[in-house]
Amino acid sequence: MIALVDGNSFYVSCERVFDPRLEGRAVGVLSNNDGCVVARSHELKALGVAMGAPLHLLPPAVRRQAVMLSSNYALYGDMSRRVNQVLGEFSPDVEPYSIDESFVGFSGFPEGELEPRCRELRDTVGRWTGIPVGVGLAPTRTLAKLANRLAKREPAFEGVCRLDAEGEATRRVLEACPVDDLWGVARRSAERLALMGIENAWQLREADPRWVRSRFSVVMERMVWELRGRPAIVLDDMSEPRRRLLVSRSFGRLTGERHELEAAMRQHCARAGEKLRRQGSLAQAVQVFVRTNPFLAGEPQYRNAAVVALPAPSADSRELLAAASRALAAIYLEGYRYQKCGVMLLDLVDVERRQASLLETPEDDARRARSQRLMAALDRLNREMGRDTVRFGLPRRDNAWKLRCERRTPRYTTSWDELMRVKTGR
DNA sequence: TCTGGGGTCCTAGGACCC
DNA sequence: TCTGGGGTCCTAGGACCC
Repeated sequence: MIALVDGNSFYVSCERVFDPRLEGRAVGVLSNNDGCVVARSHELKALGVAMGAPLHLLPPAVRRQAVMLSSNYALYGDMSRRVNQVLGEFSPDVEPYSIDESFVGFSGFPEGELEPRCRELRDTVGRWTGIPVGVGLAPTRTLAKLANRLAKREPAFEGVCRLDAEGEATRRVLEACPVDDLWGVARRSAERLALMGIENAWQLREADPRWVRSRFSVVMERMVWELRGRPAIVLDDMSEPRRRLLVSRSFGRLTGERHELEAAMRQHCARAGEKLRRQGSLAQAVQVFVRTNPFLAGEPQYRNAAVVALPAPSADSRELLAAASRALAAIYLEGYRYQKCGVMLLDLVDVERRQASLLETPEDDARRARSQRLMAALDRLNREMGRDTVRFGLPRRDNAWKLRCERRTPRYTTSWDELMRVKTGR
């Protein structure tokens, strides 16, 4: 059996731990740039605010009542780590799946103890971290996801719901579950399934797996097995290094200026380089993309991307930057108001498994060693003295790409400075 | 004035090889 | 009238997740 443990309105719950005045109020947390609502307290949901709703399109009445906060990822990431630490007290097999949910494996535990154990787990997480969680217990991840939804939705479960593979109760639950409520089935697939008369999870479970595979894909076939209680989904190990890496931001305001796009690109490159070195990888190619604001229907639209291969796998920000500059030059056009720019590092390989070139000379080795020392020094300065202590190119005032985040709360658990400001009321 | 950011996996189809 | 058969590798794009 496997449990899915999921924080209720996770970002909102993190904020409430440190500001109890938010308790009982309609609270939302916004995406970067204060653009969309990405987390909602249940009071905010009750006001009819949808996930992903743009802030500026919310009805004025809602905006007056609700507390809207900028996102504070340093805080949420740290709280997430604490929750997982508690989960580790209950099973050696904890797989973080996202910032607010983890799978906890219970194979080998006596069947009868599982539900009480999950209740104790839930209580302990709540007591030790302040975060309320829901627990779904089932033989497969797909069923555990479903059980988790029930645990949160039906008060009678008191936050913990077990769903077995067989039995009348399971059948009733699956019949009441539209296919697009399943983990991994969204609008497109649901539409196609509906055309074939499959509208709820029970109908999908009863379909012939081979037929499903031939009409859809191996992904949908796995869904059938999972619904029948046979595990078919393996998660990739979150501790493995990423295979690609993206840094992108929307601009605080639109801009057509080439130098502003270049400044943003440099910033993203530097950040991407840091992430790359932190996970011990080298990139073999760099992609840059730009686009206008697709929501402005009346404006001329443009989006494009270019990839530039690096001469050799590298984690040197200067080399990433040189490649990214060429990519940007290849796609930049005058006459558009750009909304977003991003840098993606591709074909990442482990630094330890770097393939040496036949043409390498001792000078190449020496140059690589110097590059590594320089980047290590750069990362340390920026880590210890604060972001952007050392940077590429000159900063400008009033950057278009500067983020709006006007309502961020203090980083209570990771910044002494900000915590002290709370205490002294400054 | 104003609509996020960061990932993964799978498939189809083209290029290429013998 | 008529132009093989079987592979691999790569990429772009779709779909999905949180």
